[in-house]
Formats: sequence, structure tokens, C-alpha cells
Amino acid sequence: MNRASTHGGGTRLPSRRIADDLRAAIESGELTAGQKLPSERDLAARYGTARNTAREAFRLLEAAGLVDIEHGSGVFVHRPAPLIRLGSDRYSRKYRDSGLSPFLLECAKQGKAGRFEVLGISRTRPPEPVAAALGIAADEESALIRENVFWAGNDPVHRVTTYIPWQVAEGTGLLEEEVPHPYGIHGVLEDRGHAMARYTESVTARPASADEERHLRLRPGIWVLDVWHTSFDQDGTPYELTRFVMRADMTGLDFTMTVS
Amino acid sequence: MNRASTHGGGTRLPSRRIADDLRAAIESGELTAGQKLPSERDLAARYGTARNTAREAFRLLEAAGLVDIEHGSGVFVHRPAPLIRLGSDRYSRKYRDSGLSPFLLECAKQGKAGRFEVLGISRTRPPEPVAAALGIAADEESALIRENVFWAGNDPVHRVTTYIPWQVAEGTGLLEEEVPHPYGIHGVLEDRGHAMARYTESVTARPASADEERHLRLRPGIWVLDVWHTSFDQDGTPYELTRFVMRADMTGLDFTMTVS
DNA sequence: GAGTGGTCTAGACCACCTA
DNA sequence: AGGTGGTCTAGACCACTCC
Repeated sequence: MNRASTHGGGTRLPSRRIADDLRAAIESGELTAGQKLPSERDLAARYGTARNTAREAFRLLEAAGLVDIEHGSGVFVHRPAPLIRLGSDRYSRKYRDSGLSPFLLECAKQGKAGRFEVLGISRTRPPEPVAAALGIAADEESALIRENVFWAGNDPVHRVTTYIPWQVAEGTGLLEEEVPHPYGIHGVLEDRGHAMARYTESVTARPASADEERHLRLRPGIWVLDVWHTSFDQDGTPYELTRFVMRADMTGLDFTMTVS
Repeated sequence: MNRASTHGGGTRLPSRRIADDLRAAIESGELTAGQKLPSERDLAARYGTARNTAREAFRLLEAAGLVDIEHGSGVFVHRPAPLIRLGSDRYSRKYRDSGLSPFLLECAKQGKAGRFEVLGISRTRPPEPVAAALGIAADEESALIRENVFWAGNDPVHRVTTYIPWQVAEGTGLLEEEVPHPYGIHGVLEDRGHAMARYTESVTARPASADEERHLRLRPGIWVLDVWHTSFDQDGTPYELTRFVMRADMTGLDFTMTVS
């Protein structure tokens, strides 16, 4: 751990110098994933600064995703979590025979137990953009809402909210926790006359909300992918909208497109 | 010195309390986008804390994306930037007639001047995953690399790196800054016998690297979308790979998929 | 209990923006 | 010049983890 500055214009701030030295050690491989870094008190003594200055260095590295800070244990070189990868073919019928949803297949690939937690199911008044996308009324209880959390092992990774026009959902049993169909929700909707012919997905990323930090057990500063999925049936009618809020450090999306 | 015990679950930490009060004011609409918040010194006096404690509250809100901190000016309720939206149809031939690329069209929609800055063009040894995806050698200079930054008005928003097998690029003029074709790189590649029939895009999000923070002028803590795009021609051969690193707070992706 | 990070204090001076 | 955030000091005590 050398304090010498290497380039002309280098940073003069002590916190940056500590951070830069550690960053260099990490990027060069001198410190490897999962390895423990010196303590704040160590670094402060070594660089002749106050403890808060060493602490600030760690904060910078954490924001850059280079280290994981663990209260009571220490600071460690960041160990990337394996990504749950969702493919654009995940609604294809070929998955039906496997008996597993694409999410569960991904979990299984990683040796994790996947599960779907049900937060709530009810008839509700849909938010304005949902109503607009589904062509239903925003000022009455025109939708069924199902709220879930998807778990990969011990980590809650996706916060999922599905809206279905009440007119479509009524009488299908979708108000029950147990979906009455071997192929899940989309099986029920298909029996109801809506087969998925096309879907759109709009992807954005943003910091997690306070609510999402709680549900997904995120430390502040972790971002989420916010995916709005809309399904259209054989007639071009939108009949289902699902919002996936997924921790961005544990999720990847894969699309395959045919060019006209 | 006492931040005593836990009552019904409310936060007792002064920094959280300040942050929660401000958060509530923002979420209730009492403070509106762009509006200035009290200064750190103000808040410290008002809550009877040290200035650093008020400062910590601002840090929490900034990490949550609720405020923008501006050195020398103050702290303001976050004003979301309009998103550059990239559609999955952006490689469709229909855009050729407009004379504008989808990126420039998006900029125009927002009244911004879009432009492409060229950082460098050369023959290079491709990184291992790029070589694997394109089926070329990783241990020789088997690829052309073009590095760009896309600007929307005064903001650099995308850091774009394109790799083309040298065997494909050789003699096409793609080593020149000015692409010798009215339809751009893909026009050149098409003349060379590679028409885009299919592409894959793999999307992840992560904190920006130090290099990306510099090129995209990001403050620490902003994440990027990292999109690996691979084009396949009429024979199913991959002939171009482009990596888009885009500031996640200014970029959205839209996909439309047909279900088999 | 020893060691780690988490929060806080009460100052100080610096860097930046606006007027 | 005055106000704002940015960095830093030299302490203190709290909360968590691991031995």
C-alpha cells in the first residue's frame, strides 16, 4: 500500500488517495474478491488521517461497487452475485413441458431454491398508466392485482406486480393464492381466450424506493431494474400487465430479436 | 449523547429523522421538483445537531435519487431527466428514409442537439468475451474497434464501443472517422455481404467505472446500463458486436417481442 | 471481550456559485 | 462578499460479529 502519487494532476485529497490506492490494489488483483481490507482504524493510522477520512474512502469504493462493507465484520473486496438471467423466450410454450418456470430454472441452475411469496391478491383501482395500457377505467376497481416477491435462495430478488382487467379475471379463480392451472396465470388466461401473441417490455433503472429497499432487503444505493411487461393476445388486445422491480445487481435480461 | 431505545419501530437516529422528514415533504408534494431545500447549516440548527448530521441526511436522500446536491448552490428536489428511449426496432430499415438515426430522432424529440463524438478507431486485439462472441482470435489483432460517445445536448449519455472482425472490416474504409456510407456502419457492412437478420442484446446494470464516470461526467453512485449487442447476418454468422454503456438515469429500452 | 463498522459532535478551512 | 456544499480533525459512544 503505497502513498506515492503516480501521475501529474493526481488527487491531493487524503480520502481519494486512500481510495485510489485500494482501488488500484483491487483492480490489479493484489486484493482478490472476498478478501478483507484493512480496518478503518488501520488505514487512518497508516495514512496519518482521522478515521473518518479512511471511512470516506470506503464509502467511495462502495458506491463504485468495488467493496462490500459489513457492519461488525469488516470491508471486503466485492464478490459479484450470480445473475438471474431472464430470456425473451421465457413466455414461449416450450417451457411448459419442463414443469418449471424460467425463474425457477435459473435458480435451479445456480443451486438455489426459488420460491414465489404472495404479498396480496385483490380487486383494485389500477394506477393511471396501467389503466391506460390495458384500456380499462382508472376511476373504479377495474383490475385484479397480484403482488409477489420472488426469492432466489435466501435473497428476495424481484418485486412483481401483475394487473389483469377485472373483466378478464372475474370468475377464473385468479383471486386465489393457488393458481388453478398447471401452466400458471398464463394458462388460466389462455383458457379464458387470451393467448399471448406479442408482448412489449419497457426497461428503466433507478434507485430503489424505501418500500423496495425493505422488500428486497437492499442497502441504500442499490439500483433496481423496473420492467413494465404488457401482453397482447391474438387480437392485439392487451390483457395483462406485469411490473418487475428487480435488484439490478442480481438480474440480467436477454433479448433475441428478428430484424424485418 | 443518547439516541436511546426503540419505541414502536420509529427511527431514533437524528440523521434518519431529518431525512425522513424531508422525504415525507418531497413525497407529499410539499416540496416540488427543482425546489431548493434548507441548507445543511439551517437544518443542523433547526434539529439541534451537528452540521455533519444534516449532511448525512442529504447523502441518504441523494442515494435514493430524491435530491440533487449542487456544490456551491444548494440541495434541490430531484428533477428527473427525460429518458432517451431506444426501441427494439431501431435497426429496422424504415429508419433509413428519415436520414436520422434513432438516437438523433430521440434527441430531436426532446429539442436537444445529438452528436457522435469519436474517441478512437483502430485495429485491436479483442477482449476474450468479444472474441468468443464473434468467433475470432483473442490473441491477435483480429478486430476493428470504434469508440464513441453519444451526446444529447450538453450531456454525454452513451459510451459506445463497436467491434467488427478485421476480416469483415478490412478495406471498407471503416478505419476512417467518416463512415463512407449514407446508412452508416450497417450500410457498409451490408454492402460487404452482411445484412442484419437477427440480433441479441444482453442487458445488465452496475455502478459506473471510474473511466465511465469521467467520460459520462457522472457523480459517484450513478449506475449504468451495460448492453451487449450482437448482430447476426442472413447466414446466422455474428459479424458485429457493440457495447452500449448508458447512464441509467437517462436511458430507457423498449422491446417488442413476438411469441412463437 | 476484542475488533469492526455506524453515528455523532464541534469545531476548522477549502472550493464553488451567485450576486 | 456571502452563502453553499466538500473535506477534514480528534475525539466519543453505540451496534454488530466472532471468538
